[in-house]
Amino acid sequence: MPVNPAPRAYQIVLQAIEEDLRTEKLSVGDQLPGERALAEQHGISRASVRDAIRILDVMGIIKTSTGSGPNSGAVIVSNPSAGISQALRLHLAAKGINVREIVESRILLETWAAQMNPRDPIHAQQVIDRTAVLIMRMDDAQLSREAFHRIDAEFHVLLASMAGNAVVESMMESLRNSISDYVAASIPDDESWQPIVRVLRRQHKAIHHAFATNQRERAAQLLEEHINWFYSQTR
Amino acid sequence: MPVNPAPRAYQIVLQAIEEDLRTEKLSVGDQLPGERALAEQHGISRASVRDAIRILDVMGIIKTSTGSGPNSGAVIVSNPSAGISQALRLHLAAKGINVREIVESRILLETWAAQMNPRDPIHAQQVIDRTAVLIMRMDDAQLSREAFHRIDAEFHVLLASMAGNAVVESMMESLRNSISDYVAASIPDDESWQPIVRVLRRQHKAIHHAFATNQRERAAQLLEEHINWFYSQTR
DNA sequence: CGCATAGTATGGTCAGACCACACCTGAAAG
DNA sequence: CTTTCAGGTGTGGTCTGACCATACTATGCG
Repeated sequence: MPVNPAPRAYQIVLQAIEEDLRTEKLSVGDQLPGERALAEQHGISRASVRDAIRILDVMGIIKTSTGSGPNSGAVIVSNPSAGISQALRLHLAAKGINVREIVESRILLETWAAQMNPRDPIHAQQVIDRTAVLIMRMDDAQLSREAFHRIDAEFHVLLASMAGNAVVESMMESLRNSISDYVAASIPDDESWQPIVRVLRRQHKAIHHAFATNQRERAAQLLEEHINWFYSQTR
Repeated sequence: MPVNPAPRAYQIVLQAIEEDLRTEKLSVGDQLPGERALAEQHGISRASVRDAIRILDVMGIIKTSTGSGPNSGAVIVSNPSAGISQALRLHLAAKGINVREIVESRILLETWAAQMNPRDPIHAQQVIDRTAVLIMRMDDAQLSREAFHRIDAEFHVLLASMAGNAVVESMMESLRNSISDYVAASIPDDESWQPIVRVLRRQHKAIHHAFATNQRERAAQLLEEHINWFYSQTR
């Protein structure tokens, strides 16, 4: 019973591209050769090339679009959270992970990022300024729930970016994305949403104030309470 | 310039399967319908179905194999670290993230897991017993470097599993996987490896002892020193 | 009953075709 | 000269239909 190593054809292309990325023969902004060209180069069919392209796509390594010209085809981007989000989302659906674990992880990452000494003080100050703008935008009473959640997510990811760790930042964003549907579905009516959003606004302002006055530990504590409180409302 | 909503055909199948997973119409161990059947059900071609299957595959949701019978075709598994590992690995190659960030994240997760109150004390005790066995196996002087690294990885992931958080555990494993090639390449010769492995054995034993005697904070501190020291050797 | 054989369904791969789209070129219009 | 627009070209997206190796299943022979 010889267990086949099962060498998939698409891995030829995948490994070649990964190697080109590693050696910087390819980097962000570059265009990949066309699918037909890759197929001929590696002596495999276009269908197998497409398998590799699809993987790079869902992993957030490339962005594909039709048409011709410099901005068409497969272009290298760098969106680490795309692949992680998709993975978490699917495993959440498959019951491999649950909401408690995601919330717990989010608290871990966000409080860590809050207490971290910023790698780049200039960036940290920019974050504080930009989050202030987001807070103002979230004060708009006309804002739809979808828009609020979008800005809310940006607020949290921005704060986490202060730590200067792309892995943590991507995970944060991914954790947020993976349960966004769950959150939206668990607060169905607008009547129950209105009192919640008022509390969220207050909490955001308190968190921002703690950051602005450099009270990192307090900011972390407020973040933890904020996240825990919000998810306690989604039942 | 109307930005295309770009409705990809494979998303039809992907969303249908995700929904079936969410409602538990599909769960671990089940077989997916054949690709030809799915194509007909959703009115799309088999090629597009295969796109969705490929995504589920690389994300660690399913495992595919040829042949017929109950154990063939696409079977639901649950391997959250597969997709995350792949994503991290590719973005590491694409320079979207770097080794420092991965090591930093690993320390964050492992020290958190070490200090966490175990969700399941019985499992925690089993982990302590099993890690003891792993430590003994790593004492074998005949062990190849690859085998040592494999057991080493198992040791760390096991300890992290005590916290009872699948997200943290998967991320741990993924972080470890994503840089395993880097680690292997950065210590090329066996002469420099020998003194390193002796230190690693000592550190593992100290960490295990701290866990066994319930000195969680000390365990976390030793883990941090252990990880930092090891990566300081890989230059 | 035991076992070899043919049958069947699976995913993996390939080839070739057509489509919609975005850009590029160059001729026609101003 | 510039502007406009019509066609040409290359891209990924999709479909069809075919063949392969594999692994199980059923058949029928001994």
